[in-house]
Amino acid sequence: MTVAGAEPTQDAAIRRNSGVSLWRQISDRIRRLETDGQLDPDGRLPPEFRLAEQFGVNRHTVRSAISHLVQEGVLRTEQGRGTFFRSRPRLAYPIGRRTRFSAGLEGQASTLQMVLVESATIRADERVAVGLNIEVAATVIWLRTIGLADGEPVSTAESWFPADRLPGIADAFRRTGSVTAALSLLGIDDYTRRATTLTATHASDDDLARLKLAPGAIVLVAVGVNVDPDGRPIQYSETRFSADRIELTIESA
Amino acid sequence: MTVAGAEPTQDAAIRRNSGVSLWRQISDRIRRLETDGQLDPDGRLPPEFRLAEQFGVNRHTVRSAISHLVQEGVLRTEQGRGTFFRSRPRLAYPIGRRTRFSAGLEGQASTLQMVLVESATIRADERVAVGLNIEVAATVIWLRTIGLADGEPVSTAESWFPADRLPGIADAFRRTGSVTAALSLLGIDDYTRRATTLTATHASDDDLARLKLAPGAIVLVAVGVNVDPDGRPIQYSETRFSADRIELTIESA
DNA sequence: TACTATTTGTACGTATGTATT
DNA sequence: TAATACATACGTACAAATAGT
Repeated sequence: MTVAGAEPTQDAAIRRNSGVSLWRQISDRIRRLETDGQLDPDGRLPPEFRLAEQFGVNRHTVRSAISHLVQEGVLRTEQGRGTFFRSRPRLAYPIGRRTRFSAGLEGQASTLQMVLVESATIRADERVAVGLNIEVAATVIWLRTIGLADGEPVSTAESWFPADRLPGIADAFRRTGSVTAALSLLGIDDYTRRATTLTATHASDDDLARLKLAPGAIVLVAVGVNVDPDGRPIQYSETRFSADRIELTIESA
Repeated sequence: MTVAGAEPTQDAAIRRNSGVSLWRQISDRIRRLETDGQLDPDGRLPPEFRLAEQFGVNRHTVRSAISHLVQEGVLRTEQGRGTFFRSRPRLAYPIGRRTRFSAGLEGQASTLQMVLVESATIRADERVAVGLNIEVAATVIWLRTIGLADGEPVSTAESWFPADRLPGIADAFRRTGSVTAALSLLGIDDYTRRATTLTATHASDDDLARLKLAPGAIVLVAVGVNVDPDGRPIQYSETRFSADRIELTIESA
């Protein structure tokens, strides 16, 4: 007679022709490894060939399972190194009338930083012109910035400013490292966010590079307009947040 | 001598060992099919085996390319039918102090509908208790609803209501098909949204089924609390929007 | 620097299952 | 029922990145 329950809970074997695909069963099993604590302290998964042995399937079947978990954001793979669990709590980024990077994330990370990657003087295309309420092809200053929390990139933004009103915005930003401070330097002491549109898509190649994401990652895209106290648009921006690292909060008080 | 340019722009052949993986080159090429108009009017892609022939690669390589485009939301595959381009404009769903499904999407779809899928009387877990400002394990009414625009599911929501105050909410909803109307029936003529938290993740299996999405799709998750005019919480909810079909707009006026 | 072992990534081939028409 | 087309799974081989010798 077999004594049931004599050993620690044993997972059922992977079953073929059960109506559930093998990669799916394996994927679920891997997911549980984390919570069950059967894992290296560094969150490293055994190599693919070993998992394949353990589960009694081909390496490709394991790869399929892993690939789905990567897309879900549960795992992260590094060629030549291994596959790792990822678990980081998200930072809460408030979006509202007064949306500001550093002030918004204050207290949630020990260092906050906004760096200017690139800037140029260009002509407004239609959506920028509409956003800033200027004419198409009017001159605008374009900035690309990256927001860092604890040195890790959490957002990347493109901003467009009307050149006639804020010709020195790029320099001012470079000196201060903040939109708020830069605008203040140029005589605009306050501004508010008029409207924000939010979408979510898979990260583009640019996103992957700038935000150091893995293929399949998700970005939250916030498009909005900031206006001065008189209601005149001074900044049109598109910010792309890593959905793994950021959640957006909307205070509608 | 060969006459260059005598025929319509010919794409360069797929190159091996070029530093760009084959599936990647093919993926880019497929993406361009749509804009180049070399496509059936129904947006249908040629079957995998034919693409494999055309590009001179194995069918699996084509599958890899297609699978990446599906994750990006460019394509949609249907087993047994084929692979299709997807292009639908997104509906704009306003989130703010007065967030209401039908009123928010009014005018963007010809029919708007909210259906109750399931309901139960249960006990509050911690996050629900915190949201509703009641005790853990207090009785709450739970509803699962699906929001349809033009008959297509665009959102799925779970809601929790305090049972002591709103015991008849499920019935009221069933009769009216709207949270606003149901609350009104129970004597609450107005309510506002206190706070909303927004995240984005890959669709779960439930999401796929309820929102009729393809694996790899993205959902926008909005968690929030509605309060009555006295500021007392009456509804805690988690709404999951198909990111392909909905964009969220935040009016911070 | 060069070499090697380890590990993930790409690509091919083949067979069979399952859903749609 | 049959044909078509996507889904899953196995096997094999080699490329590319990393880490250590």
